[in-house]
Amino acid sequence: MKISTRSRYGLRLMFELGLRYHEPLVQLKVIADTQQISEKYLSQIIIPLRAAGLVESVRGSQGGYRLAKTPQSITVREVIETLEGSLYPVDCSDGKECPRQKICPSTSVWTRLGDKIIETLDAITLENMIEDYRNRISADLAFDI
Amino acid sequence: MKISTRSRYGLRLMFELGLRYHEPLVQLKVIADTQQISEKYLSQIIIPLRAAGLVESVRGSQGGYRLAKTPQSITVREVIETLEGSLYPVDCSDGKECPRQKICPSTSVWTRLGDKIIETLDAITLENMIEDYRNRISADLAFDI
DNA sequence: AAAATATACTACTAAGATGATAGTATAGGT
DNA sequence: ACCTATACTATCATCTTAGTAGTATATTTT
Repeated sequence: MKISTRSRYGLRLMFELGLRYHEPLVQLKVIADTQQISEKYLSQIIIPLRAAGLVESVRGSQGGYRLAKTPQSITVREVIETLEGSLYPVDCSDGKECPRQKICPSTSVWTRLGDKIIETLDAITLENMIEDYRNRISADLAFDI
Repeated sequence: MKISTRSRYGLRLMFELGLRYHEPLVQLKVIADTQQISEKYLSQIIIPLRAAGLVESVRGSQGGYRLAKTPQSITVREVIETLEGSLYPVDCSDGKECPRQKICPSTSVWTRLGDKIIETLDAITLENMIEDYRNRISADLAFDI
């Protein structure tokens, strides 16, 4: 029940694009540097995010990426589901057929859990993450004084 | 974010022990047959459940297993956490140290998610699963008539 | 037009986790 | 003694994961 590195990196990538939402375009190199993640790896991760309509790209010199929507309108759920696939913890609770379904004692457990996971991640937007981050940074500064 | 087969089998095993809570002892063979899981594999899975104090065993002829507590007092969380390890979706939200923790924008997301997962699974007992199962079985019978 | 820059795409690989299987040891009942 | 059932250890094939490498393509700058 661990989230893949791919998804974790992807969320940090999206967060970083959210932080820089006022900039017209951001290059992967910048994100790779500030988040300390391999640029090559990020370039793979961002492809499905682009395909899902969460990110826009511009190729060529002075190109880069930007969010396709506002940070308020992008939820963590969208990001993770794009990278991780279904968030239901077992495949059989996700619509797929299973011959034991009717008598299986666990199905409803996994369905309930999946629903909760989705509900929880749907309630957090990139903007929420950014606010939270800014609060923690300024609290930290205050503490240092 | 999938639950391992090990944990899924383990939950079905515990459910089956709960169903047969009135019996003095249940052999793995019986559970393996009704749940259609390799007995050898189950014998590996049950070891940590025993170590965690959820199951008691009796060796030798006419031996077997039984729940160490009532089905009402065993939660799905206990079972899954025993087999899966920490239910927090990333290791860094689970107390372990990470140099980026203070500035990491995702930590609170993963912590919130982990808390919800634990809360959800803690709210379901083996007894709940058994009730749910019995309801579905009788509803199914009624439908057949 | 050429060069530089940045994304797009495809292939590959090392390492680790996972889902088992097999065999032996040990304890307890008949 | 013998049978049965758990306890323990080792092994293994397969799959997933995290990451690297290289080439192609689009766009801007010079």
